[in-house]
Amino acid sequence: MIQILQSSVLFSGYTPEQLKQLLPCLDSWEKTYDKGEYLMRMGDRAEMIGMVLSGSAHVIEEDFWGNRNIITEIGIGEVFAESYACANSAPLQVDVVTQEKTTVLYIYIHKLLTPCGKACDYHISLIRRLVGMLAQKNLFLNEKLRHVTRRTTRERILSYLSAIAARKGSAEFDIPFNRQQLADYLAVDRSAMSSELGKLRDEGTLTFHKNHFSLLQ
Amino acid sequence: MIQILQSSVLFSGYTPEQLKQLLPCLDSWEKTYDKGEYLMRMGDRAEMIGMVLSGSAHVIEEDFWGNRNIITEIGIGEVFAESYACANSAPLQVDVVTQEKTTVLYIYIHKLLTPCGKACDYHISLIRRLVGMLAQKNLFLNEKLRHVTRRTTRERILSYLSAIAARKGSAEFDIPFNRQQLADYLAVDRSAMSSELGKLRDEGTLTFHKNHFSLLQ
DNA sequence: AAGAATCGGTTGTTTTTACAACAAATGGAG
DNA sequence: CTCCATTTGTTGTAAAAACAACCGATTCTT
Repeated sequence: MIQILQSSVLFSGYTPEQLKQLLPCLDSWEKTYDKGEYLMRMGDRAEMIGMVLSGSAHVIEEDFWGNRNIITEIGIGEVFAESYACANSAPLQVDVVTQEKTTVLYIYIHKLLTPCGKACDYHISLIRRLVGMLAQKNLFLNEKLRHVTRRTTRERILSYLSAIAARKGSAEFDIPFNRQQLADYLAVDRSAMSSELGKLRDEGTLTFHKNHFSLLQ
Repeated sequence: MIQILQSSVLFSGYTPEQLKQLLPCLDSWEKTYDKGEYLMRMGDRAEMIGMVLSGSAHVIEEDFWGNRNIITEIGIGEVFAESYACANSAPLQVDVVTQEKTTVLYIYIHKLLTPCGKACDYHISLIRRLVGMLAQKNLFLNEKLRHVTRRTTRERILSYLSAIAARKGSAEFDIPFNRQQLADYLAVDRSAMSSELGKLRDEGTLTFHKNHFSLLQ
């Protein structure tokens, strides 16, 4: 388990000794579930965050008419319900369901956010880590939202490429997606996006080869 | 200034005495700007968060070809750059520009996230407040993203109304938007949305009167 | 009450997208 | 190299959205 924690974003960088010191003061506990069990249900008020130690789970949304929609997959070392738990236990708008036999480590958010003042100096740095994760996710969502709220495929493409160029500080750069992944990220049709890219190339707005793009003018 | 702080999300609930105890250990400082001045620039690494005490500012994105886009307005008592500052001073992807003569209170995020252990017990609760704000924003962005990534106007409407119904725990509810605001939120054309609502009504999926909606079946 | 402004619904036209089907290019695996 | 699977580009068609213009209803102001 220590190894899994070390490979997770929340606990990476701590030594096994530090983790052994840290874990008891978080009031954490483990539980193992069978396939298809609910870890949390819509309407629940999460007072703890969960980390998958083995197996995997899906975060699922079900609408008024019963249509299901998988929002994310939670893999090993990944965390769920942290936004709900940190937002004063706001009621969950989603369900969390195991996809296979799965072990989960639960950590009381109240304990995590209360420095104990004892030997565990690492507590403060853990809080910073959590804050960093929330903020990072915030930036990620914010950026994606900026692209996706554009009205046309063309605008979404240009918004995305522009942002990458700004980040890299260069008009020439590689993107971390293939075409299908980019289309999914921008919430557009792949073929429509591909043909739009062709038009932009023909108009002299940009050039590209595979994942390498150059913005022109 | 104390009054403004008390009306802000970050500092509401503290008494003037508590605020006077709290502020010094945050290393905060004020600065006043003229209209059109840059508070922060793209690429900056924010080590502090800003709160507008008077006036207002715009968060602006400028793309590779120079097209400007206002992302948000920051009003009195509202905070900016908190996600960047909390994400280990990630470089800003936006500019922040005053819209008028504006006074800003800056708070070093490092100080805010380091409980001083002295008389100020309120420090811990302030960290919790910040965590709560980040988490809340996270949930908000997450939800909006879920609606906006639907491909059609119809799907976006149903996704949104379904979420509100789930939150209110009833198939009948009021929404906090007028038509134009809802269209903006869902990133669709108002008239197209209006006509789609008409079709949904005719098909018996829902009924509505002004801001009051009922989902059927 | 009259006039102005705002809001919401409707309709027709143009633009854009989704979808489907297919071809070309690419990249491994044997 | 050849075969096979995957990725990417292209095209035509049907569906959907954006846009613009307009009208009626409501609200606000004076």
